Amino acid sequence: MIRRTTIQKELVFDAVRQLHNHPTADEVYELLHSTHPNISKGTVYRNLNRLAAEGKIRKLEIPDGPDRFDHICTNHYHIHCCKCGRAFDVDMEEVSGLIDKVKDKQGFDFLDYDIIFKGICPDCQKIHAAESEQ
Amino acid sequence: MIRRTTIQKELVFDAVRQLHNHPTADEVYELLHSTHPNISKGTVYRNLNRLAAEGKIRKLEIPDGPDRFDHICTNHYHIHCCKCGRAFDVDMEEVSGLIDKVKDKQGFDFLDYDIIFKGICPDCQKIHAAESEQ
DNA sequence: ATACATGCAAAGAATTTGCAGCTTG
DNA sequence: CAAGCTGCAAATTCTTTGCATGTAT
Repeated sequence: MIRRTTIQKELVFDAVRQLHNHPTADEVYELLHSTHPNISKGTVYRNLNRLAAEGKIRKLEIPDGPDRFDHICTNHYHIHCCKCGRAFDVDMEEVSGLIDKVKDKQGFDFLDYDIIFKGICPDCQKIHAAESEQ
Repeated sequence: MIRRTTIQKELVFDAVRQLHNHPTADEVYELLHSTHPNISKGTVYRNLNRLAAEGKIRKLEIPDGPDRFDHICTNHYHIHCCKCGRAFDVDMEEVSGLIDKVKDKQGFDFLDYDIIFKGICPDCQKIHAAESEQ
């Protein structure tokens, strides 16, 4: 199975890099659709998954919401806003050696781990404050 | 809004405790449906979410798969099998003070975090080994 | 040429929701 | 009896997939 270079795939890759705020597949589609009305959502999904499989972008599987895609491939953590669902980068050193701290691995093959922070982003704090004032 | 005690809610709670392996909503429904054929899936979902909101059970939001529910409410981590999608408890001490390690909180209100390990469970290792032998 | 990719629309999986009728407090 | 809850089915949301056609190598 040989991967081909297509215009659509390059467009999807460029869009993820351009929309540096962890866009969803739909946000990528909307951006591309404005300049390339013929692109289909299926193609956007397929290329996002292919690019992630190739390691060119990173798929962030956000609980309770659509997947998001990240142009930065170095390991870093994310915080997920419980209100609006957006994902943001967390400025923190990588926590290493966590797998070694596991006591009983029960025959499991530990491959990786991810730390997902949850919180409320500044924008949603403002919205909440405004609503409380009423 | 006053919460009422209903037969269905108690059944859902009991089922999550009985199925101690982090069942999905569907697994809870299947168990209950066998003894209570009239219970509806909507009710199972509603009660799982209510119980989680009340802190009586815990909702595990598994990337790329249905949510799972945990009867244990003390903080502990999980490992998610990439092959079968099941979730298992990880025997590890709680990592404390992680939120304090974040350098620039950018006005974010950090509430919580979860560490999700990924790996392959013993069952799936066996299946894979058996398939390779062919 | 021939595999792989696309666009489209339909299917799929997981979850939520509208509503009439039933229950709990 | 009034606020909440249930069962049912339809709707929603996000994502994948089947297929005929198009395109890169």
